[in-house]
Amino acid sequence: MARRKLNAPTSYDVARHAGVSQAVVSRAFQPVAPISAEARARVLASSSLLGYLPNAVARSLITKRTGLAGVLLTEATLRDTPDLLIVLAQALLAQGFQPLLFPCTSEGEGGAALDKALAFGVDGVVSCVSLSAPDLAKARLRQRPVVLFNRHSAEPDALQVACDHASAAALLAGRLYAAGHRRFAVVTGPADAPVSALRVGSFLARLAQLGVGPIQTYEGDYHYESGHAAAMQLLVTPAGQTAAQRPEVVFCANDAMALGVLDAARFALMLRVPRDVSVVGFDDIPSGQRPAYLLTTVRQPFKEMAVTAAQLFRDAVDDTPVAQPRVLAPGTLIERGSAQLFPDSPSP
Amino acid sequence: MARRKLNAPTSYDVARHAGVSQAVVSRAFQPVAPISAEARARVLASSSLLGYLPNAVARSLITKRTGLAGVLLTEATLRDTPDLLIVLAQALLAQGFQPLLFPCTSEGEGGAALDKALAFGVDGVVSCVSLSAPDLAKARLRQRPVVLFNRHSAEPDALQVACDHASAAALLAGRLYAAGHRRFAVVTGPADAPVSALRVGSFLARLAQLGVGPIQTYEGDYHYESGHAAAMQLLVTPAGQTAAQRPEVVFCANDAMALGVLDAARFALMLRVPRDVSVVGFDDIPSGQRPAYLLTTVRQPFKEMAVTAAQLFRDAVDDTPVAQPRVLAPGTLIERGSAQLFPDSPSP
DNA sequence: TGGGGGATTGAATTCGAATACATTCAGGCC
DNA sequence: GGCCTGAATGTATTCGAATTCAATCCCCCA
Repeated sequence: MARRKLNAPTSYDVARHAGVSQAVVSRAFQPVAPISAEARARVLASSSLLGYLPNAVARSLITKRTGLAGVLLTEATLRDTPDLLIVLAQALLAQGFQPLLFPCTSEGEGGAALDKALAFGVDGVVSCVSLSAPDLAKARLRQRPVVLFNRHSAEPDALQVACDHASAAALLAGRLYAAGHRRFAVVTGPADAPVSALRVGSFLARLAQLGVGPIQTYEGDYHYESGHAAAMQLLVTPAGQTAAQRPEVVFCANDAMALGVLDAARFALMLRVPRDVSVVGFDDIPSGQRPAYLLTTVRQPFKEMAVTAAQLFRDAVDDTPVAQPRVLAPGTLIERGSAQLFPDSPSP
Repeated sequence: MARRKLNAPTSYDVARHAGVSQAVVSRAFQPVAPISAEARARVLASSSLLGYLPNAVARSLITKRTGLAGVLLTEATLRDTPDLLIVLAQALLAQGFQPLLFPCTSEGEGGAALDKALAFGVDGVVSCVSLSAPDLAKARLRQRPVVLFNRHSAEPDALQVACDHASAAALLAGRLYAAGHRRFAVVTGPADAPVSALRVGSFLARLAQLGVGPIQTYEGDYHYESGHAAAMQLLVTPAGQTAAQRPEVVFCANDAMALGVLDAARFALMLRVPRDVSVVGFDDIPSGQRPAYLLTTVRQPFKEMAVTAAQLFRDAVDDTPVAQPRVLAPGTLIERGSAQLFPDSPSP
């Protein structure tokens, strides 16, 4: 590797200019250190004059801290819920960590991304993708805490912050059933997406509990287009079949797909929503809130979850014992216009 | 700062285990280095056995490379065009750089973010926020290249990749005029947003050239809500005023606001789009493409721009001379349903 | 069989800041 | 005035991998 020379001034340059030792320069940049106010002022003056910035790399070598937080997330998460990254980044910054992004194409890349993050010397990782027990062990070996965000691990002391997808999905199923719906369809996320499994699994379990028969399922990929495709398959009324066979409710594992279902139902299949079919999503993304959609959905409290995750992260990095290593945030059912949650006419 | 001890194995541990010197361990991890295949194999075996990963911090101290690319962007950009971050991150990764995120609340925080990035030892910066000449000088002093993304600098050798906002906006203005429109309104971005200034400035300049009189302007903040608010002010028809005074066209500095205008026009003001009013945006975000909106807009070729920016970045970091330090990518007018670009009836 | 030369190897040094430890200094007190 | 105390400073070392340079080693050919 070719050695590059840089003209960035070092602490020795500043020391010479300010007429002190290198140690004093170092101390001038720490909030609390044995140094006189006068010396600190001289050092800081020389520093800004020379354009000196402490070299974080050299500092990290000795302090064993980089101030970096590895953030692992799938591109689907990034695309569909950009707000999550925003609030997570803000929360980490507020705790003094710079987010280093490791985008993953699929859920299975978590291990590789974790390795990369560890090699970069991150102080810890916030993972919005699944990690295996061996992965977590690897991080533990290096004493790098991992906070799982909307992901689960069986490790007893794993740090995790998640939305209570299961309860919210079960509640939703109950509310839809209570409104008189009996014919359900479900659009899942990718097979390897744990969050989709939780939401859909709990939704179906509750319906089974209520005695609702076999339910059509379509495996989507979390994206709008797959929701659209799902609707075109689930909601068409083939010749010789009556509308009475059509699902009354389509539950989608996330909002992006629910919007696809909505558009397909309205603009391609000419169905009235929620009169002909109810559509429900999960996440509460901004587009669903707008008058063009008014999607009924379950809101994940991303902001609170992110703040909690960042606090857990900081405590773990600081070796502060954490009171509650696992936090479950409740999802909130948001009733807009895309679903009949109460019967408005007796079922046919 | 308390010193933390870590049990991560070092190159010396591996060297001892493999029965070689530390130098050989180091060489085993470089793609091309004077080392026998046999020695490399032994080192790699010992490494994986001990769970050794080269310490990137120590490596960076001597190589002067961190493999980090600072990415500066505003939260508005992140929220409204998350795809940009995705393609930019992918492009940087493809060039071997890990994106380190510096979210900025406002356009004015660019300088501070750059300082932070430099202190972290990034190999360079891709900035989607404005940077002043002194900021750029600071980066140059440290030999850290800066690629401006959709931002401009007068520095003759500045690296920049941008969409040709001005040409596209002028073209759009011409097409709208040719369609017979004479009453225009504009929703701008925040006053300090250079991209908004380019788009709006060029749009208005072209209209002025065509002799179109004074044009109503509303200063938005790039967000959906401000587009909605803008429409409520620009498009209401107060008592005693006829619809003939209402703008025929609302041009928005970005798509997010255009969607707000669309929703307000349709659902709050009960206007038909594009019959009563044409709405045009800029960016081509995914929601605008959907049947619920079908927004006429100008597409920025983010993917190509990101790839170009990442190549410029890599070349600059490697000190490879770049053929074309300034790249202007053309914007494409995408005609969907939200604007009348051709007269469908003689103007009243 | 004795070199010559390319391929490997290892010892020592380097990067830049933080810190343990030794030293100096000023002030207060007896 | 001498001594003690605490603050401030300086010196020397440390972190871990990359690299320089001198020292081997091995193979091949004369």
